[in-house]
Amino acid sequence: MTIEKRLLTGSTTMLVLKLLADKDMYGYQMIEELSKRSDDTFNLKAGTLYPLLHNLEQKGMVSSYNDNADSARVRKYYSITKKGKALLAEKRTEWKIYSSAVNKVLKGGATLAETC
Amino acid sequence: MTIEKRLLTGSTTMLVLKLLADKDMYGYQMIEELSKRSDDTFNLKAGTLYPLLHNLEQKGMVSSYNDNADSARVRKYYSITKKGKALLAEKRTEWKIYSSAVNKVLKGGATLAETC
DNA sequence: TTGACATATATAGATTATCTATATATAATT
DNA sequence: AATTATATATAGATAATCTATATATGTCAA
Repeated sequence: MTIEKRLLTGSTTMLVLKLLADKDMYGYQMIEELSKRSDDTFNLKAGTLYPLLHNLEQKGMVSSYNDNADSARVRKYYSITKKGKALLAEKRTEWKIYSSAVNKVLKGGATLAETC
Repeated sequence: MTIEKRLLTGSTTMLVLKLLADKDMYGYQMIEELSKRSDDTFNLKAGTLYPLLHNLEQKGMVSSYNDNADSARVRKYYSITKKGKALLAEKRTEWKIYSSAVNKVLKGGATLAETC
């Protein structure tokens, strides 16, 4: 089953920040890591990620540096900042509130027996 | 805390269909009911709902009828169709997959102790 | 009874997060 | 040498939401 793309809107920033909270990564790596960690549910596109990273860097949520220690090729690594960590914490709270509200609506109503 | 609006994208259809799966409702009522059931987390705007309802009706997911039994005023009630119920079931599955994938990403990573 | 406010539906246009498509370049593989 | 995978980047399209606006009716208080 293919997950409707629009369902992801708004949570991509949170997921990307979370990846960087675990360790520094380069863009391409984030795409693969996100796919792997979500059992292939999320397939973030390069055209989504790179502009997002540029935007986060511009806002001071992440910083970047070039490095070729892990490869013959120079890659652009991103690192989460203190400000970025604070944003991540905020987004996590939002997600918790949002998802529990959705579950509450889905669970509620007249025909409770049917829906559970 | 205000939930980032974008986070809702893609789940509004599911939530509206779920409301109608419980009982027939008119538009304004759905806005209030959704707000109530979600502890005021969701504040669906009329400008979002009415075009969405028209679209769902045009696709045969809901049907509508005018009625003034509950009020001095004639209201436009919506009813979910068989096709709409099938769509709702699909959206619920999508939501389950999506939300558990998000939670998996949020939980995973190197610094597990910190994030839990 | 008049004015204000809540109820109720509707549409146009703006916003924005995502996508697709395209471009460029390097490393690895065949 | 050619092809494929890796890696980053940007422009333009798409679509779900919002805001703003319009219109009309019912209710309640002054």
